[in-house]
Order: sequence, then C-alpha cells, then structure tokens
Amino acid sequence: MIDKRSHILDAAEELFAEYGFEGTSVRELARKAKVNIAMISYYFGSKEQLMKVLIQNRAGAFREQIATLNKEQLTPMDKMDLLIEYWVERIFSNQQFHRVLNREISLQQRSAFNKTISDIMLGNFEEVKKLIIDGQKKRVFRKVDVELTIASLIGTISKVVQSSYLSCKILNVDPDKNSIFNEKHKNRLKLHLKDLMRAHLLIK
Amino acid sequence: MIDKRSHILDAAEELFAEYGFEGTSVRELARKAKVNIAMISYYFGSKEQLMKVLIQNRAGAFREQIATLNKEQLTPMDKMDLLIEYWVERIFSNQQFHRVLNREISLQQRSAFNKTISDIMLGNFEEVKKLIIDGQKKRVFRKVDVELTIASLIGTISKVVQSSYLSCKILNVDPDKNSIFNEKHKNRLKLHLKDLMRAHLLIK
DNA sequence: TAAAATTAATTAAACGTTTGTTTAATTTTA
DNA sequence: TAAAATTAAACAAACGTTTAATTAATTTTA
Repeated sequence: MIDKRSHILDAAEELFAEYGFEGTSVRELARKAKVNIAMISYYFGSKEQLMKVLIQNRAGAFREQIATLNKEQLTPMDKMDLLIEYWVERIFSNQQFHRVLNREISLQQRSAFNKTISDIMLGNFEEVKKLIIDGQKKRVFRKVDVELTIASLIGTISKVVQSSYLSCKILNVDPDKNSIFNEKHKNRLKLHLKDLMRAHLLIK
Repeated sequence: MIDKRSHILDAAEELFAEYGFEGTSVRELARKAKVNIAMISYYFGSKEQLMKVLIQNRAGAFREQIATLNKEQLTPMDKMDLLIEYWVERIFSNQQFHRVLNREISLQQRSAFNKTISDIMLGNFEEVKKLIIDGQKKRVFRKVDVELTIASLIGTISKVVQSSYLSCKILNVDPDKNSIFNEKHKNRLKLHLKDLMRAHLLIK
C-alpha cells in the first residue's frame, strides 16, 4: 500500500512541527502513522531522508506562483496585494510545516536540511525581488531596501504563525477555536501587510 | 569554582543555538564547557532546568529599557527610533540566544519553556504597545494595527538573525567575516526599520 | 488459466549506541 | 576535618536502524 508512505509523511509533518525533528522519535512517528517502525527506513531510508522528502514535497511550488504573477498585466501595487494574498494563504494553510522549516533553518551546522531549505527560500526570494524592482523601475515604488522589505513581509507572517500560544495572547483570541482564529486573523494580517506596503512603497 | 557554572551556561547558549535543545547532548555540553558531565546535574539539577535558567538570565531586562524610554520627554517618532536602536542592538548582541528562543517557542506542547519564554516576550510586547498607542493619542501616529505593527518590527529583526547562511546569501555578504557583517548590516537594518515605521506610522 | 516463482510489503524482535542522570569515591577548599 | 567540588564509572531508558521471518501482491512459466 502506497498510502502508508503518505501516512508517514503526514504524521511526520505534524510531529516535527509539534516536537521538532530531534524531539520526535521514530517510534512516536510509527505509532501516529499506524505503521511498523521499520516502514520508515523501508520507505525513506532514514529519519533524515524522510525529512528531506517532506521539505521538497511541501515547498517549492510557491516560486512558480509568483513567477506567473510577475508576468501578468497589473500595476506593481496590485501585484504586491496579490503577492500578500498568496503568501499569507500559503503559509496559513501549512502553518505546522512552516514552523518546521523555520526551526530547522535556524540550526546552523548540524541540520542537514539547512541548505535544502535555504535554496528553496532563495528561489522564492528572487522572484519577489523582481516584483519590487519592477515597481521601482516603473517609478511607482520608492527606492526602498528591497531585501529587507521582503524580510519584513515574510518576517511578519512568520511571527504570527510561529507560536499559536503567543499569537493568541497578543491578538486577544481564544486559543481553542483555531479555525475561527485562522479565518479572522488571516484577513487582519493581509490588511495590515497591504497597508504597510502601500505606505512603505508608494511614492506620495 | 562558581565560574564553572557560567562556563556551562555559555556553552549551553552556544550549543543550543547551533544544534537545538534536543540536538545537544550533555556530553557535548560538558566537553565544550570543559567540565565533568555530572556538573550539569550538580549545578542545575537537569538539562531542562539549565535551559530555564538560561532563558531567565538572558531575557527580561529589555522591558525595563522600554519602560524607561516611555517615560522620557521625546516625540513618539523619536521614541520609535530609539526603540528600534535598542531592539536591534539587543538582538544582534545575543543572536545565538535569540535563535534559541525563537526555536523553542515554536514548539507547541512538549517544550517546557514555551510559557517561560512567552511570558517574557509578552511583557516586552505590552511596553512597546504603550509607546505606539501614546503616539496615536497624541495624533502623531496613524490608526494602524498596533499588534501587527509590533509583529512586523520584531519579525523583521528575527528574520535577519534567524539563519546566517540565508541572510548572507540574501544580503550578498561573505558568510565568514561575521564581525563586519554584523556592524554593517545592523545599521542597514536600523535604517530600514526607521524608514518603514516612519512611512507606516506618521500622519502625512 | 492454474501453478510456480519472484518481488514487494509488513512484522516482531533484537541490534549496538547514545541519551540524561546518579552513584560512590576522591580531591579540593575553607 | 568538615563541607564543597569534582571525578570516573555505571545506570536504565530511549534512540535510530537492521535483521530475519512472514504475508501479500505481482509476474512468469507451462
């Protein structure tokens, strides 16, 4: 059965997000996925390779989404609005996985995933960069620090999804009702980022 | 010798930042600190309690720094500039530790540190909130989303210090010369944040 | 098509390491 | 000499991985 393989991937995503890579044992993983322990080595070779597959499966597609956006006939600000829309949607629908990525990339040496993750992120980064620089060339956007502007965008989104406990406390939300929390505050975040970028980028 | 205790704390900060809490063994830790393995339990009781001491030792003082700033006779924008100055300085001089905090807070359940860290962060958060709301009351600042504005501030700084590999790639910096990297890009980050907050907050 | 052969999937048990912690003996300090 | 600091050794538990045996599925053969 091939779907045991994806059962493992699903369980891994959930457990790695909750307990971290090192903090998740293959036994917990196997129990959660309802498979035998040996199936992890059987399908993926090792726990580390499982993680790499997880990363490559779940990330990467975003770059194409922005590339397509860049080719469309829209004003730079409309593109920025859509970028924010896409980006928030994507991260909110993969919150757990996004936390895994952020945690692993902050491990400098040991993590075998640092380069894997960084390269994917750099790809997305370059595409967003094109969007802003195009707006500057068209004299619609100010001459802002492009790299750090992107850092502000992704940094804000990451902060919000980083710790649900902290976020709920900050945003005054009941930590239990996660679905409502998501919809309501996804829009709040989008509005804030659009407002922030409009003030920051547009020439007055 | 009491300084063996701080040797352990220093080693822990470095190793936890590099390999994570779970990824660091007490044996590595003892080797790095040049003490016997048993000294960790002797001084701290357990690896977990060592982590808690680490958190409480290194964090917390920031709140008082902002509280003092809030009491001074300055324009809201000058206060914001100083806040950015302080915040960037503090995080850049404790980059490694900041990475530890961010990683552990993103672990939901297992981490016994989540609440410890969150409470400290919430304290700082409340103080920054006062600063912005005061600026709004004085009709100098726009009616922006206060909570998410703070998320943008701290989110941007966190992103930059999160992964030195990624940051260097993005900012086009040689990853080796870390000291130069720090000074040069600390100022770049400050300038960006001041510019961003000016555009975002000030009523035109 | 039925039987045989082969490959793939799955399992329980055991592998050797490594984990964090503790012990009991020894050295250092005051 | 009594207390504190330090050590090497051992502890049980948990770790990721491998093994060898078994069942299920697929392919080949007659």
